[in-house]
Amino acid sequence: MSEIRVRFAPSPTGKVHIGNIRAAIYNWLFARHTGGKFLLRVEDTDLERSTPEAIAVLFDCMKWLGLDYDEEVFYQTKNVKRHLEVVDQLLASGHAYKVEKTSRDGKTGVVTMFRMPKEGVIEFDDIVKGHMAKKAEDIQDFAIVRSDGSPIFHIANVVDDIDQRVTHIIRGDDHVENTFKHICIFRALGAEVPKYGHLSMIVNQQGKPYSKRDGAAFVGEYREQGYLPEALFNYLLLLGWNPGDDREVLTREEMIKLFELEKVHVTAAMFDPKKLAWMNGEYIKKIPHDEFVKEVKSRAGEAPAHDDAWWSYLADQLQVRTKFLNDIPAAVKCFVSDDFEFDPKAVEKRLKKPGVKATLLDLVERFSKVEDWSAPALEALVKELSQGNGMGPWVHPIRVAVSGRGEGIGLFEMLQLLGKEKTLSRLRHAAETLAS
RNA sequence: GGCCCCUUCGUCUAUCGGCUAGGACAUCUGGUUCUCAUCCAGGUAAGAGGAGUUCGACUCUCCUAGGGGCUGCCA
Repeated sequence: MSEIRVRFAPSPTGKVHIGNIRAAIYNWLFARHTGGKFLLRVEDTDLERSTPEAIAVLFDCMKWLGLDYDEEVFYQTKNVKRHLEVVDQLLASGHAYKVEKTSRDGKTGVVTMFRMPKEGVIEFDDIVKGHMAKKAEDIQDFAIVRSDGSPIFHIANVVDDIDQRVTHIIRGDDHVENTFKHICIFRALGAEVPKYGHLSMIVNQQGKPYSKRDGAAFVGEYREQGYLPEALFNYLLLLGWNPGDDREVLTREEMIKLFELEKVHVTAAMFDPKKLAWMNGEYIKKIPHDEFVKEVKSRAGEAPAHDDAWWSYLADQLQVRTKFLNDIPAAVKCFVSDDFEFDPKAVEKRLKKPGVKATLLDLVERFSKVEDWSAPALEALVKELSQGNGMGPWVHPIRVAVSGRGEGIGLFEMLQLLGKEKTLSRLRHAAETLAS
């Protein structure tokens, strides 16, 4: 058996759809699992949309997700000459013919058609969908060269697959019907027909193909929103495949080891943003501490100088609470700047209550005497104040007064990070301007 | 219309004829807790419908219904 070779063949439009990248993921995993080659072919025949920028975006997405490819990138436009040579071959052998046609938009010209067999059954064993069969008579002859002389997808795709010696074609469900046609082209050329595996679509809550109207549909958007590539990769993989046991969060090594194309599902999978968000949280929790510290620092914006221990402590507090990296700036704002916003609802609930002003001013008084400004010491102080009756009456107003928000990291950890001076001035300021 | 494909909790799924139908997300309840989150314990929730094969069917066959794909000088 010769080497397994698969390919990902997107047309670069600047937006890489999640359904498309899932096909890339499956191809990549299949290649890595079998020790085969994962090839990248850029189907850049649509010259208007296939700009260098769009191609760069494609590479960028693949790199972000860790989809490394073997051999050189294959550009479809560079193979046009071959496509047309093959068409001549088909013309000569009678598998193709020229005919004058009028297109939908009313243009008339001579196109080259592929001649379908008129009888018999075309069949293949799809690795994911099982046995597929279709009567040849149900498929009409189809165009392979436009009247302007440019090759059409069907011929270009098949010729490129032959030239790249692709053994397994793993692609979207929407190509099933094309497969019957393509098999006929392979045969007409005396080429070996590759194995096929067709992947179901990713659908929205209505069961319709997931599109940009349903939320983020392109890989770049997930990156912008603070998703980790590992989480997107893992989630997309699970949309139509599972290792056969209850494991869901898998390392790349496990995925490679366990992935089997035969186990990929036939049915369409509904995209669930909630589960993706959960998975993103799982991966964020797994980020090594030092790396997460860097992440926090880089997203904190302009920040006054703090030592490593301070950042480390803050990051520690934050990591378990972070679902999206993009939540970090808002979460650290009150630590690195005095110019943070007060959440009106939190202010209403915790500060605009009778007696809060007095409580806060009292706290300023007590806190100012504290010498050991640490979370445990502050906690002990407030506990003493509450005399075991719950710290709620103190804790909530303090939190809102110093951070502007009703939720966040542990309060005493927060005060420790802010330092005595900032805590006191914020408490005082809140007592005088917001509390009642 | 024609052809092809699909159908287990709300969602992703396990089950390769023995099922008290399991897990995860979501949701709800309780515990831990200063909030939020984490963590822990637990609950609600599914085999589209109908025939057949079989001792036994979610699993096999057929029909119906519903859903999707394709039916271009797009890919």
